[in-house]
Amino acid sequence: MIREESAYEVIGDKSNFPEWYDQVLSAAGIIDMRYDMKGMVVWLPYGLSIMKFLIKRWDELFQKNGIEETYFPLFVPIKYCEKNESWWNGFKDEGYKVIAGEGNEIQGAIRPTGEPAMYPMFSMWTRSRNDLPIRIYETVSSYRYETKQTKPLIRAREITHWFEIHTAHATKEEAANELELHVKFYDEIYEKMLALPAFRVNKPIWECFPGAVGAYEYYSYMPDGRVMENGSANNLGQAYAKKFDVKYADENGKEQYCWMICTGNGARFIAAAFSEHGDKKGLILPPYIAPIQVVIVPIIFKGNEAEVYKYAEKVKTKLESQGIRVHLDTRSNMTPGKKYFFWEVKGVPVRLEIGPKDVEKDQVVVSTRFDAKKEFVKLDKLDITGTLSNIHNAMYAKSKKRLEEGIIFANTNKEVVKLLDEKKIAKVYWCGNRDCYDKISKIGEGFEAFGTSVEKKGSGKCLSCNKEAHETLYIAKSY
RNA sequence: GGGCUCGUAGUCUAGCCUGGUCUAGGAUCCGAGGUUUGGGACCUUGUGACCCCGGUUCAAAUCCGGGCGAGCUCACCA
Repeated sequence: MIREESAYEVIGDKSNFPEWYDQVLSAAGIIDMRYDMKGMVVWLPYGLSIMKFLIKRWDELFQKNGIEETYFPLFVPIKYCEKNESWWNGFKDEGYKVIAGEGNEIQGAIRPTGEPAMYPMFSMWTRSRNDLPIRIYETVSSYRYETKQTKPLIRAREITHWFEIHTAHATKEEAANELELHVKFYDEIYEKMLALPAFRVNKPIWECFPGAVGAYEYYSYMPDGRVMENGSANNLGQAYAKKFDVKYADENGKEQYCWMICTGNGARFIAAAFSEHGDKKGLILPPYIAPIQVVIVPIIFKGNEAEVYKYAEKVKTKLESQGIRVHLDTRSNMTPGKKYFFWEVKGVPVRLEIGPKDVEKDQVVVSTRFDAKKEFVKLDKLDITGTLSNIHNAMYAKSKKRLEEGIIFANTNKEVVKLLDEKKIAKVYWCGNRDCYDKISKIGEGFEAFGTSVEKKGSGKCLSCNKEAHETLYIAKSY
């Protein structure tokens, strides 16, 4: 009894989210955050394999759609950075520099983001319309000297496992279509892999890169009621093409600037999935990114080891032949109960318990992490593929419901304050005017208007100026 | 950058206020041996810690100053 309480103490529940988050990441073996460099952590095998499942998925998605993987150097020439002067001026101090050689001279910057490395090359590659479109991506780490608080996988100095797609097109229309394709990528990753709702907003034009046409941003609704930016897709227009000289000769021999799109995100995907689905016992992994989808825990008694193991192996082989990722836990120095806890912290979706009684009856005990249900199933009736699919759907439905119930319409400032106090996201009418946007952001401390709904818009009165409004704006505290 | 809180084994912690049997206690983890296994088993045994520098004092884990580091929070930013 005492032990059980202390076990819950170890993880705690999500009401103290920052503490829960750190503890779960450690307890589940995702990362080791004791590495003595602020904003950088060690990825442990289990955590890395989850990340790699997601990366494999986006590799498939992008490549199936004709976007090719590339790799650009970690070091970026300073002169490349300076092509986008206003950005570099604001960013200089947050950029790591490479020094080497006798005089410790600055050799370049360490990639703070892909653009300054990639776009000068785009400029060399695009000569005529025949060279377009360029559609490439890379999955790399980027580096920023964050001065404020860092948080593993969420805000780091080493931003690991970050994909960025960059494309260049001859026409504005083609670029717009590309952007919509990227939206489909995000939707698929969120809904099919992470079992999370794809919560996308339009960014107002003044929050986009100067000269850009527009941008989408995805958000995650975290357990503490804040929202976290979690994936952007930017329609850069010709803004970057003009800075980096990315142009081509059209059919009349006339030079034209390219229309460009960039889209990127990284480990925040899984940070959001961990945070949303996890509970006081630890992680609950969405089945399709779980490195181990089924763990088999044999219940061994003295004298019957051989037959139980034999049966467990048989079950394992059967499931593996169906393409399911199975692990048989044969450790002899742990009791079954301890193994249950061990795999529950790690969030393995399904556990099969197999003991002598089950061998006798040709059945297994199927225990699901998501809803903590247990049932006996005859081996020939065992349908783990179906179970995993059901779990995924239930997890998705649950997280979607939480988001939908978390977004509430507000008609007054007072209501906005009340909603955010209750850890909700407020939705209000907004006239489209920047002053009103800024005023709405200042309704309360730490509040932020973070974009407008992409869904069909009604009409009402702007929360700030009371004029006719057709846009709805979201407000929350943000990361 | 501002405000608040805090640094004791791998991890969590007791002790600190009120300095002295603290030779720093417990839990867990880890190593060895035995025994066991249907929800964190048990027994024997072993290893392991006061963030750094200075000050006060007969005496500092404890009080004071500084440094370094961490967490939370606000303003910013993916």
